[in-house]
Parts: sequence; structure tokens; C-alpha cells
Amino acid sequence: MELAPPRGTADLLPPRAEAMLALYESAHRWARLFGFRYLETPMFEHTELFSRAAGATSDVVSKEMYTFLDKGDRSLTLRPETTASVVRAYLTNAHDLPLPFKGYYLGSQFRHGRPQAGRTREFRQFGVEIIGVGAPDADVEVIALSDAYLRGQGLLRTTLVVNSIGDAECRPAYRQLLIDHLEPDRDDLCDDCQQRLRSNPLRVLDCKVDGKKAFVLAAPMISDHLCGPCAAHFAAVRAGLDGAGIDYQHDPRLVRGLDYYTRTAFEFVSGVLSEAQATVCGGGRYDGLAEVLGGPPTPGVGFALGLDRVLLAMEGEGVELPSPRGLRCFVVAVGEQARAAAKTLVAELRAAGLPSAAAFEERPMKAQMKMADRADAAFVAIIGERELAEGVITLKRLVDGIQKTVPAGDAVGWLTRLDDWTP
RNA sequence: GUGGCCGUAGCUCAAUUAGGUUAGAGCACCUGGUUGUGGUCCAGGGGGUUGGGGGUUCAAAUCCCCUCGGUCACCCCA
Repeated sequence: MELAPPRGTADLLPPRAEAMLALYESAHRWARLFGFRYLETPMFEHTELFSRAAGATSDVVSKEMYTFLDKGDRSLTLRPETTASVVRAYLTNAHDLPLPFKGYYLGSQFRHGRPQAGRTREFRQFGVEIIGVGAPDADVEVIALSDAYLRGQGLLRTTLVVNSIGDAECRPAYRQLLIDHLEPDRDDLCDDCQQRLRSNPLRVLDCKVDGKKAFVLAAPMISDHLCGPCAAHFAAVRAGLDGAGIDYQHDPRLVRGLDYYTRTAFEFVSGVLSEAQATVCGGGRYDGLAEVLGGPPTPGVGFALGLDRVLLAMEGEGVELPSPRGLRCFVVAVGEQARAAAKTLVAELRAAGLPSAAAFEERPMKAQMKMADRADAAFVAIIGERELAEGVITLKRLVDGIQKTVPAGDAVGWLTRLDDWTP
């Protein structure tokens, strides 16, 4: 029996798992603060949903999907992203949902690539979508939320880059313009870029090998060739970001790998992670997606935030990871009768809302004290022969070792009103 | 998916360079240190099919092959 988890997956244990939980909880708070509603979509979908949405030639579809046949010979795929699912769910429930629909989700995504730090086969995302409005303020709101969330986690060294990649009106013309510009120098492009020239020429611009070559640098930029509405939209988004006081850089080379994106594209990049895993959040507008899925034209904009990478970035920036407060009280009991009393006390403490626990079996007091310490308890309540005989309970504050003996009936009160605690 | 580096106790590593007695250490863990006190200190203890499989050899942690896993870069993305 192999005990290690499958390749590209990992067990999340405390305290790291609790740090992840804190990221989830924070996501709920921020999303609700911005008026987003929580939704869940299936962990797996019909393969066609993703292949149509992302475009069959995209890397995600062509080589990274966890696709399998179920017992009814249906081709299903573990979700590699969730935007397509949200749009699908919106289209099938649109008549019951408010317009615009502002939804957010949280959970695992699956992509089958070569694992390395910051890119595992299962990874967790916090994502939001605004469906049904094309207004630039929606783009700004989505960016503002991701900015607020990241800064809320203590990340100061992430930078926002934005671009517009046009729409069905202007991108085809630009694309041809770019191809015409690069074609004469085709032989000077790397092997990858010669492929890209046909499949996704915009990618040539940010190629690590060719991106610095003079004729590539001299290539026309999409932001200079936007159609009127796209240019106006981009200008409005930038004005909105300025108005909201959100710092950003315009990177005319920023593109998207998934076909459904239009107009606004943005990323948050961490300055403390290596380049291969530095993108902590990616998003943009996808006005063409609903139609690709067979629905009516429906604009949308959103982001997906990689929580595992956020955690790495927090560690990289030296942010103290949120850890849950330990127990308020660990109840130590010696003797059978005392253990019965301890059970009662634990129940009372819990009823009063104070996290508390006790040993499950008879153990030496020393061992129980150690358990209290390891449970990160603030106080220990000791019930032994003396306490039973006198009807009292000994309370000990672990941080400084100060002890105090109180009537048994007052213990919960003492542990609740900590300000009464004087040496 | 392509290429490089790596894989010894829960963790960090030693022993691998020229194969050679029961594979070591620190930290962690457990138990004690006169019978009611954690975190410090002292002593003792448990824990390893050297990732797995095959091969070469009298002998393999050490050499060869395969495989699994990690890591870094690329592709791409969160």
C-alpha cells in the first residue's frame, strides 16, 4: 500500500491547513462585503463544457485535463477552472437569478501538468464572476475586490498589470496585422513561436526567448489597435482604477491563454515568488463565453485567485500565517471521580462557548499538563482529590504559571471573564 | 507534456568520492527524574525493506537499468 498521496496532490495539515481555512474565511468576508453571493458548481462537468469554452487548441484542454469515462460512457472532466461552470449554471438558471449576477466560489481545481512548487495537480481557487453587465465599472469592481483581498492577507509586494485584448471586432484585424509584421522574420523565431504564429500569435510578444528581439519589440500592440468601443472601455476601466486609488501597470504584452477572454485582462503578480508561479490572480472579461456555450450573448467579467500561491506569497513576504486560537481551557483530572467531574466541566465550558477539551483516558497529571500545552490551551483547570474534597477547582494560566483556586461552581465564570484574573 | 538536478528516521542531514563489520547525529516523539503541575534542564527509550523493483558482485545506501516521487526551468497557467 502506497501511503504517499497521488502525484501533484498533498495533504494539508495543521497549522497550514488552518492558514488555508483562514484564506477561505477571508474570501467569504470580502466577497460578501462587495455584494457577491456564494455558489457551488460540480467538481466535474461534461468534457465538452471545457473544450468549447477554452478552445480545443488551448494547453489546458489539449494536455492538462483530467478526463475520464463514467459507467455510462459519458466523457467527464474534473474542473480545470470554474468560470465556464458558473456561466453554464447562470444560463440554465438565469430566470431565477438577479441581473447582474454576482457570484463567487471556492474550491479545488485540477490540471494534469508536471508538478512543481506553486503548480500542483489539485489547487485551490477563490473566484468571482459578474455576469450580465458589460459596463467597465464591473471590471473595476472585480479588480478592486481582488486587490482588497490580497492586501487583506498582508501581501504588499504584489503588483497589478492590466491590458485590453480587444474583442471580436478588433482582435482578428490586429491579429492579422501582427502576423503580417512577424511573418518576414519567421525564421528568426524560436520553434515555439513559429507554432504560436499560427495558433496564438499574441503569445509571441511575451515569449521569453523572442520577446526581446528587435523586430518583436517593434511589433504593433493590441492596445494601439482597439476598435472604438474597446478603446473607450479600456479607458474607462483605467479611469475607474485611478478613481479607486488602485495602483496598476499597463502591460501591452499581457495576453490570455483561454479563448473566451475579451477586452480587459489583468493579473496580480507576486514579487517574492519565482516567475513560474508568480501569478497569484488572473482574470478578465469574457463577453463571448455565453454564446460559445450556446446561450444568448451575455457579458461577464471575473477573476480566479490561486490560494495555494497566496499562501506561498505570504510566506515569501514573511507575513505571519493566521493560526486559530487554541483552547481556552484544558481540563486535567486525576482519578475516576475527578474525570467524571471533568466531563461535566468541559460540557459546561463548551455550552458557554469556550473551546475546551480533556484527556480521553486516565493519564498521569504530567502527561495531561503536556497535552494542555500542546493543545495551545490558555488555561488548565485541575480537578484532583483535593479539589473534589473541598468543592473547588484549581485554575492555572499557562503563559505565566499563575494559579488560583475557585469554588467549583465559579470556574466557568472565571474562565469567561478573563479580566477578573489578577495574580 | 519536454529537459536538468535530487530521493538515507516524522524533519534537517552524515556515511556514497576509490562498494566491505549491528546505517549515525541533531531536532521532534514517548517514558522517567520519590508518590498533584506543561513550556527549560538531565537520563533512558521507540523509530529506517537507505522511495520501489530488477541487475552486477563473495559483499550494494554506495555501481548499472527501470519505475515512483520531489524540485527547478520550459510549455502554460492560478
